[in-house]
Amino acid sequence: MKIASFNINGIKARIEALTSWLAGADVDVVVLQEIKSVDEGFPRDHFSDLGWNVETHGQKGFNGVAILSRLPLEDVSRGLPGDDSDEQARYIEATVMGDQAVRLAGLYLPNGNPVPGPKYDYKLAWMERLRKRAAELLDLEMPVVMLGDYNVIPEARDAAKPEKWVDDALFLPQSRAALRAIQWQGWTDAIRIREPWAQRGPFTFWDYQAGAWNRDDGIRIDHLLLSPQAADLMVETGVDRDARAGDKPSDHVPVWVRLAA
DNA sequence: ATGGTTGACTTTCAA
Repeated sequence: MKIASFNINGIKARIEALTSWLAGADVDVVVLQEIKSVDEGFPRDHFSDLGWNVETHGQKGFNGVAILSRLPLEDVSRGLPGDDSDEQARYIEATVMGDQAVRLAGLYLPNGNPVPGPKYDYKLAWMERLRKRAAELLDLEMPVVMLGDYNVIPEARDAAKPEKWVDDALFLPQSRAALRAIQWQGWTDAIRIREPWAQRGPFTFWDYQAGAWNRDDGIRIDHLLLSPQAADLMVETGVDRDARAGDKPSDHVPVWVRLAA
């Protein structure tokens, strides 16, 4: 089972680039972030006609997550538990029915800028809710993949120019500590362990501004965290960097893992 | 220090 995450930065603007990537990526299931669409505005028929099961959790204008799957999805749940007053659409879970059942949590973690301020407070509160949900997912003792746009640069080597990010919500010590607190529950960072000795990168996001892509001025903020039962099934992982060079690209590229499931 | 770009949606915010 090949599982991917892709922040598409607007489904309406990205329908062609996403469709083209899906045609060549050989993925069984992909979680999407920043669909920037309400559920009714998502081009569901376009993807279901191509053989995808479609589950969305959208909102008007911003945020929004979705799952496209060639395999059946069961027990879909929308929204991150822990705050009934939170109306931002950033989290969706489902169980993918492959040779083995795999629980997926697709997430779009708050950006948190500017710092300080209510947006950063919201980011840290959201991460604490995610930590609690992640512990529950580990208690399932089944293959779980928690993946998406985490909006956190884990380490200095995950940025081309870490000095640019020292005051940014994506790289502040509190943000990185909150991510580590989740990882240390027992999650495996699939992209990092592919080349644990890497001095720099791989990157998953390049800003549209200031020629960041052409200068390879990127950061790694899209992550796949695997429960121990999922990590035991991992056979391959990667970053589809070429997607950033296509026509009308998103500012993020897909990240993926293949499980023997 | 500033600026640079894109998307959704109206004119400005979010990233």
